[in-house]
Amino acid sequence: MKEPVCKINFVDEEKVNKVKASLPEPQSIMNLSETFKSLGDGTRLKVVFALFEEELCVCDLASLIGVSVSAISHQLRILRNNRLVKYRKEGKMVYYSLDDNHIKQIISEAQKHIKELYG
Amino acid sequence: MKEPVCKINFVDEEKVNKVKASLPEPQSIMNLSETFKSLGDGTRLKVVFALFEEELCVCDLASLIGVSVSAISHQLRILRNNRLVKYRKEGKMVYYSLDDNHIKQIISEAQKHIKELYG
DNA sequence: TATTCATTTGAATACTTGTTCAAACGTTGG
DNA sequence: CCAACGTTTGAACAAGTATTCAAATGAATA
Repeated sequence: MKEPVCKINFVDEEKVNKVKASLPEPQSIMNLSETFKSLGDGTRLKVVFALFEEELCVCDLASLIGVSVSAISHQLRILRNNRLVKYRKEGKMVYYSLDDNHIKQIISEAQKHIKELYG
Repeated sequence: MKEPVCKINFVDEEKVNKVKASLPEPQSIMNLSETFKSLGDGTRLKVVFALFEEELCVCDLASLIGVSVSAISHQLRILRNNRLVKYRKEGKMVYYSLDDNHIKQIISEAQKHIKELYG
């Protein structure tokens, strides 16, 4: 065997199995990680913060965040797919807003974490 | 001008500036997005869930998650850098545990979001 | 109907990221 | 000291991602 795999407590099989059994379903892990991935990008986070304030059209979002309309539109698709934002059409305009009230709390908890790290 | 930039409400300058001013500092956005990025990966999320249960050595983590020791070690470095986990050395063994009590709540909020989406 | 314009889309590009492999490190026990 | 072993590290590769550009879509209007 190439990797002796922890002889000291020789992969405490019982412990490992117990913890393994406690892990959420693969599907659940995937959904969660997708959600976090959505928030794990500066541009998308800015969109979310902007939408905390008010409903905004694609064009205004692009303008205030400082990237191209196309770039924002691509990112909005990701946020849409993960149901972090919803939209409303009004003529040619498309207005985006937050889809879910948990987002504020997810971010709020993350901010507490950050604050503890950097003061 | 190639992109007429929303003539309908011609980039409501006031609104855009107000919202722009409300955005967190770039540094703050970066810290937050790094935190979410850390959680935005299946392997790392599994590590975190495993450590919800108990302190574990690298080898046991690798075993129960089902990836190589090296892969886990690389991921642990990322979690360490973002202070999501801490470690304790005991001889050759290194035991990892959660560094921060907010993590549980961040994930808990995200789970509520997921639940609302997929029932 | 033709044009304008806000938005979306797809392909292309540069960049980032996760895993693997081999090698190194540091600690323990012979 | 030497060998064994848990862990870390660095380079290499494949896979994924953000942005850009050009083109397409669809609604308003002239």
